[in-house]
Amino acid sequence: MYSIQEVSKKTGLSTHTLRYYEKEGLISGVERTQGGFRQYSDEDMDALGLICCLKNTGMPLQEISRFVELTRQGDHTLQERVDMLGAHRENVITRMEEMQKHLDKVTWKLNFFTQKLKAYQAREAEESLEKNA
Amino acid sequence: MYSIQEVSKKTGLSTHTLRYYEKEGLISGVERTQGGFRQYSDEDMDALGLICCLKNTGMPLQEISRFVELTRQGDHTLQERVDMLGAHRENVITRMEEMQKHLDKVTWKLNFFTQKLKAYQAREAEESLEKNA
DNA sequence: TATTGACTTAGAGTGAACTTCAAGGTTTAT
DNA sequence: ATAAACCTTGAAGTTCACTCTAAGTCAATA
Repeated sequence: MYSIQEVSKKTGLSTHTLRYYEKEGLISGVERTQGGFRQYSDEDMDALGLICCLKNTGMPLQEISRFVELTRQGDHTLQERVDMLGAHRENVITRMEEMQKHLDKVTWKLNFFTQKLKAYQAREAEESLEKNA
Repeated sequence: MYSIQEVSKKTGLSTHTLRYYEKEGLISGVERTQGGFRQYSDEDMDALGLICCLKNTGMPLQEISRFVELTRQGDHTLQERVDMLGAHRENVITRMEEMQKHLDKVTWKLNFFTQKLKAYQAREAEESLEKNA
């Protein structure tokens, strides 16, 4: 069992964010101490792991919340969950391919500017020489 | 020369967004007709191309705006521009690698759920058989 | 037992990137 | 010449994902 502080350190999410995620239905059924403090189980940590993966691949929190709710409902939602993950996976792949294309253009531009910079520096050096002649 | 409508179609950005980008300093010096309508030149289109690449690889608009301002200032800002693009490029590569890792985990989870679904469907079929027996 | 520090809640505030609105001016086709 | 379609501006509104505040509660320690 982990305190919210420990979970924050392990996941990199702030304690604020962890409470916010709970409020938004991304995590559910977190146990409490008598005093009302959150106690995260290993299953909660696992769930958080998947949540972070989905979030970091660009799934909106609403959709993650939907996924978590389906999980809670049990095995008869397996088909829908498989569909969701499959569709998300395809989206991510497409986005990454597009990202790569855009990155290639950025790289091209970077090379172009690097060349231009070299020419500029050469011109500057020449001018400096002329001045000192 | 292109009207804002044509540029919108070519770039996929809404006319609203194009005006917004101008206001935020992402595009500058767009010509106008006597009536005050925007007229985008081929150079404007080129600039928009790079802007979209930077945006689509996750550079914040503020930073793009900074880059555009440096470009406007001339060749003595080449070094800084090269540095900016270089740093951005490294960031994108790192993010893409992380994204790939997260995607791998999603794929793994998808396979896991697909297996679980198969087992569930087999169990259901069996139960249906028993009922009809 | 008193104080320090971490925890609780509801709710307000933030920043990024749009998006919509209101009120009006311009172009073009009939 | 007049309607329809398109353009202009400034400003307000929206969505997402946090992030912070205030006022109070709980736990450990000197």
